[in-house]
Amino acid sequence: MNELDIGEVARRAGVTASTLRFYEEKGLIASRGRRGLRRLFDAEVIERLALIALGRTAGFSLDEIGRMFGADGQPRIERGKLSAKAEELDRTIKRLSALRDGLRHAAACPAPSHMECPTFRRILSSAGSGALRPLAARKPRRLISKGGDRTTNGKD
Amino acid sequence: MNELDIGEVARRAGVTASTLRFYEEKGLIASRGRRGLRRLFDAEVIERLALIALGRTAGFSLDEIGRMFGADGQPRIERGKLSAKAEELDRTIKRLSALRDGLRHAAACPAPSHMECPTFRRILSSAGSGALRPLAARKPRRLISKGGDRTTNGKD
DNA sequence: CCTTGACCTCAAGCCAACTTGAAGTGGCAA
DNA sequence: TTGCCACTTCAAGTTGGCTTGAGGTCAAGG
Repeated sequence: MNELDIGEVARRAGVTASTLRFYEEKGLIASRGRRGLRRLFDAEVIERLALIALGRTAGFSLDEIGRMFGADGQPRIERGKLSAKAEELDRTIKRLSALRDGLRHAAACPAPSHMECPTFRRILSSAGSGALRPLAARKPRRLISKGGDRTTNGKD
Repeated sequence: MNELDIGEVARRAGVTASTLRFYEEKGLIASRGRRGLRRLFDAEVIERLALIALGRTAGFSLDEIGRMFGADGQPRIERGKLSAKAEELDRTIKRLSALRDGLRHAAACPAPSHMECPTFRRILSSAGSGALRPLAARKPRRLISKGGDRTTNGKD
């Protein structure tokens, strides 16, 4: 059977049902139809959701991702955009690497207080000047609510 | 003169005055006192702001950062926390690197549509499984409002 | 027949980290 | 002395990406 109900999709894609409804509302995914009230998705949606996850991971907003699919559903991702993102990502990676090294140093640093450690101060100034935007400290998605849509990933 | 008014601090630290008031309210920074209504900061606050920026960059929330300063103002950053963050950062970097390579490949890939490219599909599945949280796509701070607190960085 | 439970809708809520707006104050140069 | 305008306060708004809640529908199993 190629028709998945929302719970099944949720389970397979690792998102909640409400997220799926939200994505549908935003036009990021579509259901093949309904059986009664219930949405039926076909299995391709899983792939699409992976694509969406990929886009999110790369730092695209949902709106941007939405614009990347043609009306037909084909992912019409412009290659230029991809490489632009790749380069942006590369810059981010470089900064993060420097930061990681700095943190490691500071963690191992023998100076009594971090402020007395020259390396730490150096990171400090580069962090100040660098326009690196914070990594999202998104709240770690709740895995379980009490009733109803328990179609969450997690213990299932 | 060691006493900076809020505008000066804002300019030097590259944040808006409202951000500084907000940070003060949250207890992340403190002003040395007031001249009339106006806050006076001493120059050390710049360093502190750099520290805050560093923390943000590393993915700490403002609350977490707040907890890192002792009541005295000394940055009591636990080294364990630093290295934990460093390792977290390292994992993020690894994922981002894979993603970057994937994007580069997809950009250069000769397959007619991305979905037909095996490499792309591979990235897709790893992005799906990986719990990499999206990089913040924070809105690119507005540099200028019309009046009042124009103490923003930017054209200055 | 009745309950259960997975689904449905729609509106509202949440979170962090700020920003914006309205209305007021006061330091300082001319 | 005057007037400018950078400052002040406080409350409310914004953004993105969902989540939560109330109240409802429906198919299947006991």
